[in-house]
Amino acid sequence: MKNNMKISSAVIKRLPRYRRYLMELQKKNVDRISSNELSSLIGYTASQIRQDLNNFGGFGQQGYGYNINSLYKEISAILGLDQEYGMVIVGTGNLGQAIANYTHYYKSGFKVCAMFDVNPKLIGLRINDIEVLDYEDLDEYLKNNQTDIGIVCTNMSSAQEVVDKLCNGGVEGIWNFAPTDLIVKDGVALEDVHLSDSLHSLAYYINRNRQNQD
Amino acid sequence: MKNNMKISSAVIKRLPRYRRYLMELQKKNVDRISSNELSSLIGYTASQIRQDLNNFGGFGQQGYGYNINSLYKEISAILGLDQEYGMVIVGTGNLGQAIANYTHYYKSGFKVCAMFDVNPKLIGLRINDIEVLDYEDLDEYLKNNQTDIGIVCTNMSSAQEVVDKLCNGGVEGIWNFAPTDLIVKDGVALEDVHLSDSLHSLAYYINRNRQNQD
DNA sequence: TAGATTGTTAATCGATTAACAATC
DNA sequence: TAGATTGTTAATCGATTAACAATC
Repeated sequence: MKNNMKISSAVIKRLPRYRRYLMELQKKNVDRISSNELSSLIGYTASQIRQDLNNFGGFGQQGYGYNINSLYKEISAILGLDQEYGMVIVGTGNLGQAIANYTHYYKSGFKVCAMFDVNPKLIGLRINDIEVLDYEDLDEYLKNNQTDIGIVCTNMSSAQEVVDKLCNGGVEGIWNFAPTDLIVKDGVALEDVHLSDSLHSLAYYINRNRQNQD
Repeated sequence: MKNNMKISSAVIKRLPRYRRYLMELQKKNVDRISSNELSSLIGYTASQIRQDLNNFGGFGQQGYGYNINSLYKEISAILGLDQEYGMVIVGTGNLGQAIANYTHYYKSGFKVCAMFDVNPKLIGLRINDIEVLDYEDLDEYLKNNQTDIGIVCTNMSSAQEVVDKLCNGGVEGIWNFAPTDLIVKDGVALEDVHLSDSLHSLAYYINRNRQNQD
């Protein structure tokens, strides 16, 4: 990072998207791009692109633009994607299993090391060769296995208790799929995926469009 | 809506969250709340709460605050949750199945009417009594069955083609889980759930916290 | 009526866009 | 060198917060 000024979350939310477009460009063997060209692909203004990137360093070169390979690597490093993360999933219903499979196949740096549930029907099940363990044993597991990320796929009512256990067990980040707002220990990162909220905003825009047609 | 000024998407994204908190308050049989009390629960400033709500109408009463039941109903109506939505899911892998189950159990107004896949192993499968149909038959299905929302749970490379079919088939909204940015027909609402981007921002914050510890 | 709290206007803050000098 | 394009400062725009008159 260029300086130690706090980067706004609006900028951070755009970084993974930059990275996706750079990955596509890499696949197409493009080796350089100007902020203007990138702008017309990604839809942010050229000015915003330059501002965003300059929060982290001067990755471009006047008269040339940005080298795609090196910019891709820089953004990956900024996001911490040059590292590995050990994860546990708590709640092994359909969504928990889907997340397990998804990360297994698509997210190589993020490894699900254990899964937990309270349901005896699920305990003992194997998903991508990871056994579902008894939720009772979560504390013990975290004591013995350094874990970076806890993924919460439980229902609303258990989520906070699960998060407390995960935080006390030393995780550094929570990826929350439970439809509720959670309190995490100081220094633990929290990222919510509120599917319900997302569907509800979609409904809003559908309705607005309907009303505009009248 | 109070007037026909465009409501900013920042406001819209907060509405489902207001609704969640109001639902909780209803469960606790609280019947009124001031913007100040709500502020301390939900974490937005009282001023912001009043501003947000006044985009849609004067739902409160001076000296009293907001009636929880009626505000809940108002917000639900604004979001279009007093209506029913017919949906199809395209891509019936783990994630597609999880979304089908999730909406089936938790989202009563949103009904999955059909699911589609190209994989012969999945075609014919029943999920919550909905049969998985051949993707080949999607156009035909949409012609004969009015569908409000298309849910895209395919991989990146098929997603745009699927969206085109859905848009041409007359859906009004796309709920996209494929890790790519999509182009929708004019007047069709698009809501993305980019799991990958979400996990990547989580990684950023984990790393930032690590670096701050040094 | 007095107290409480909204609805709304004005002030502030932050994020985006524009402009241009620096420089490859 | 001339042309292109960045990095960065300044201007604008929009969103959040503060303040307070209106009113229940």
